[in-house]
Amino acid sequence: MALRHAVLAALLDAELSGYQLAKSFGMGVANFWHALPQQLYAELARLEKDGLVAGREVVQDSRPNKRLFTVTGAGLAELERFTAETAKPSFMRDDLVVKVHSADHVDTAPLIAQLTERAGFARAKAELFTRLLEAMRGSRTEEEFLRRGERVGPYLTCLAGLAYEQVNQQWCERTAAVLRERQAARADR
Amino acid sequence: MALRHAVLAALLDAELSGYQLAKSFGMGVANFWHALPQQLYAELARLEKDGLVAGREVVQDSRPNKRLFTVTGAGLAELERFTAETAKPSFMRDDLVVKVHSADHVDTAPLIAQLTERAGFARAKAELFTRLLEAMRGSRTEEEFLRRGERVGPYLTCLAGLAYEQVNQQWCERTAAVLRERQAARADR
DNA sequence: GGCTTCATGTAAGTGGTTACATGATTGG
DNA sequence: CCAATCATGTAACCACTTACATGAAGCC
Repeated sequence: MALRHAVLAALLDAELSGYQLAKSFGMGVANFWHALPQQLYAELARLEKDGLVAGREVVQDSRPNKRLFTVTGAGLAELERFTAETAKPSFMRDDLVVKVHSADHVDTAPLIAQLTERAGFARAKAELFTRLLEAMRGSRTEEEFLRRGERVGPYLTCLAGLAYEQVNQQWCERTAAVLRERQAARADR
Repeated sequence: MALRHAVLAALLDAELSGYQLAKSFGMGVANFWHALPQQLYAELARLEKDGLVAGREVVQDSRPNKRLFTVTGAGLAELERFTAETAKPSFMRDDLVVKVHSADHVDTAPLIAQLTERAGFARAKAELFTRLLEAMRGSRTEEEFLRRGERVGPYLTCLAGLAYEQVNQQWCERTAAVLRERQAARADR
């Protein structure tokens, strides 16, 4: 039950619809959790039923109507409770890493391609995060913003996303380079 | 269906029992995937039924008997197929990051404690990985080993684990420091 | 006239976690 | 003598993914 809290945390900064949440969580700004639209609609329904969020219908013309959600008092209390609870360790689970583990026993050409592609995605995400951070801190320096800004939570999670994507990119590039070099050396013999 | 391939990849280097696999995957050397013992026993049964691994009974006295597993030809072919298949993106999903996102709205004391604890674990894991890498490359330099070593897959995945734990540690420490400082500043007013 | 965006879901399936069960041996 | 290690599982539950469904408006 962690998606619940991710949704609550996302709704702290803005009143959003399921569709808008889906965009953040699906990719793009999803710097702290990932989820598909179906999951979000289902979770919002459950949260509303439990009184942790409140939805209000917004009528639009030339667009389908939508429901915007806000965190209730009970919702904030639930987040508070969750945050205090001891965190379970998080684990790395990545197909690509499994593939690299068996690199010496299989054809490396498609692996190199996947590593290169992944490096590109990571780089794009890192750039996006860099811009988001700039937007959040405005004219202030990072130090200054983190000391006196009113809302640093999203900034700190964005820093986590940035660091994560940067090492991801570096590792993918280096691994691809190593495998390429070994492939070339094999071809020589 | 990714645990399958993680198990196959782990069995490339050694003939292991479910129990031994469980130790690697549960923590410690689990530098490339995480799984609980129950999952592994179930997965090994499925893999054997499908002919991707072969088990042999080893009778022991003064210890319960065990079954050691090896990858079959079909298993290797399956790994080959899996490695060539285009990889899906991997996503960050971490309770602690969700908690930090809502840091401005909740009591930060327990959060700081969790971040500090997590930093400690990350540091311990990073040190373990450093030692594993040294053991794998022996007297060679990293450059040299990656160029001419016979088995670099596990080395590369261990490098991924090391980088991951290092940024994890740094982020946790910095985030804890930021939250501590803000807590102190609030107490002053 | 067809593709993307807005907007919201249902249903079936797979994969992972939590809880529980058993039993012998070694080490402090 | 009590805890940890070796060794293997079953059962129930929860979370996430894949596939499918619907419909109007705007954009090239």
